[in-house]
Parts: sequence; structure tokens; C-alpha cells
Amino acid sequence: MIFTTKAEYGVRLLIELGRQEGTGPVALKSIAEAEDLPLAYLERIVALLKKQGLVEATRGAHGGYRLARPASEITMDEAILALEGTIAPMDCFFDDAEGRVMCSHLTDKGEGCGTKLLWTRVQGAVHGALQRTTLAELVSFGVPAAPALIDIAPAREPAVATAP
Amino acid sequence: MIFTTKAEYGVRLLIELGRQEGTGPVALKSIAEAEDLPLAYLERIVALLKKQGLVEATRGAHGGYRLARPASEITMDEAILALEGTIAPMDCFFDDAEGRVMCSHLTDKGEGCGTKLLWTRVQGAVHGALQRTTLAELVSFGVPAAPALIDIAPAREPAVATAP
DNA sequence: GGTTATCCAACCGATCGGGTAGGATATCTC
DNA sequence: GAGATATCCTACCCGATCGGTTGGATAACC
Repeated sequence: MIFTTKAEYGVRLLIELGRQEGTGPVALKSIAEAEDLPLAYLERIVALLKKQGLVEATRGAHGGYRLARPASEITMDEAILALEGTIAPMDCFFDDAEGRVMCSHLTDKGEGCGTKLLWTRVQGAVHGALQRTTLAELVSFGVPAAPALIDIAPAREPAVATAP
Repeated sequence: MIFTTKAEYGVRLLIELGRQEGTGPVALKSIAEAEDLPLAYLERIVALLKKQGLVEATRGAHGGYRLARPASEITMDEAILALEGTIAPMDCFFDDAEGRVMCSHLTDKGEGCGTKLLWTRVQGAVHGALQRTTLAELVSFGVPAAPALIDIAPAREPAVATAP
């Protein structure tokens, strides 16, 4: 598994906030109930998003959380980074927050490890997929449709189940 | 971290076997020493590759392992699958070994989880990156160059650092 | 002042990653 | 046949992390 439930719950939370954009702050409790997630755990997760500046909080009665920016300006790249920390395919990787990457044991014996090429490609692919997906997209995706079989397509046609 | 050391060691092992393609079987011990990896652990890792049919073994003195197919016909897709098991971004995912994917709790309340779109894209990206990389590529990559800063580019130009 | 909410720290069980230990089996060489 | 050399195979171990829970402090509204 690539991501933990932190990412899953955190993104679900963001989607819920995005869905209620414009209305006042949304209490965690209501989200926890709506999505059937443990409240106490959600508290710790939303703290990660807040630290990263993706959501803002209002304390006290009638308080809650709201998106710090419009959903269309929040990329999953940022969200996952906040939730999971750096997304490196291997622990020897520092990511440059860009396509570029560094490997700690690169000069093991003068020769760079051949695996580096592989991990770099994978990381680039993941990074790209996350960067190309905005919260707004996910929010608008939360409609019935007839799923069970879905398609990737980041910028293609809606594409209803392509199953034969 | 996406992958564990199983993938790292396993791929390193495959690269080493690929490098010595044509010669007789290579003993694990020599690989363990060359790559500085724990032999006992490598044994368990190579067993995964053998079960998947990627390598073949010869037992007894002067025995060892060799690739079951030419390096150019082994994709990292298969290798990682053998080493890490299915590569799903989330535990609710069955992968179809294709772009298509199923989510176990898809009809939570009639609406598919919005996160599904995201995880599907990520999985597709990883899958694609792995599928596009062959062992032969990695083998031929194991040369000096002047790394520390490398680029993704599966089929683009060399592209030196594009930083402003 | 009570209720509602965000904050914050400590704790906890279970799983898993990353090994090790020890031996059984097969094959080559002498 | 006796070693030596390898692959095989099972069982154990330990530390870290995941996925929470408990309990409370603080802040804002009524």
C-alpha cells in the first residue's frame, strides 16, 4: 500500500470541506459522522492540514474548519505532502519538491545505483498524478455515476465504464 | 515510502544477474558481497522472484541463479509485483493488472468515494512507470555519469536542471 | 457559566519491515 | 563416498509505525 489512512481520511475531509465551500466553518464532528470516521483521529489529521496552511480553524461554539483557499487552487500534491510527509519511493530519496531527486548513497562505489532510475521515474509519475489533480475535481466527482469500474484519464473525456 | 527494501534489494539482484547474463549461474553469496546485502535475507527475496518465474536456480556446488528471460523482456512491473505483491495505493483497492481498478467500499451510500479518482490516477501512474522500464534499461544505466541530480525522462531529451 | 468546539499530549495494541538462526536437501569435485 | 558448496525452508526476533483512544486544556459563543 502506498498511502495510509491518514491520506484517505484527510482527503475525504478536504472533499467534505470543499463541498460546503461558502457556508460557515464546518465542525469536525459533523464530518466524522457523515464519513463515519473516528473524531479523535480526525482531529490529529486535520492538524496536519492546518499546519500546512490548507485549512483554517475557528475555535469555540459554532466553530470548525474551512478551506484556506478555493478548492480549485488546492492540488493533491500539497495535500498528500501535508498528510503523509514526503513521498519518496525509497528511504534513500530526498525529494526536491520538483521532478529532481537526490539519492543519499549515490556514490556507493563511484557508480550510481541502477535502481535510482527506476525509483526516480516512479516518484515522478506519482508526483505528476498528484499535481495534476485538484481538490475541486475530486469534489465534483462525488456524484453517483455507475462505478465499480472506473478509468484513469486525468484530462480526457468523462469516460463511462469502458468494460467490454 | 512507497517500496520496501525487498524491492530495492530484489531489483539490485536482478540488475546484477542481468549484468552477468550469458555466464553460468551466479551464486547469491557473490551478489551479497558485491552489493553488501545480508545473504540470508537475499535468499528469501530471490525466492519471490523464482516463484514468479523471473529467475531460475541451479542447486549444489557451482550453482546459483540466472535470469529466466533476457533482461530486455523483463519489465519492472513484473519484478515489483513479485517482490512487493500487488501495488495498490489504498487497501480498498483490487488491481486488475490493467488500468482498471476496483474499490471495495464503493457503494458506501450510493455515492462512490471521491478519493477513488485520485488513488486510481496514482496507481495508473505508478503502474505505467514500472511497465515502461525494463531490466535491460537499468542494467545499462549502471555507469558513472555525473549524478547527484538526475532526471525522470523515460523517452525525452537529457534535460539538464531546468531551475530558474 | 455552560455548551460547543478546537487544541494538545500521552498512551497502547497489533501489524509489519527487516533481519537472524539453524537446519534440510541437492549437486559438484576429489 | 566424503566434503564442500549452494539452494531451500521454517521459525523466531525486535523495533518502528499505523491506527487509534483517553483525558484534559483552551477558546468562543449563548
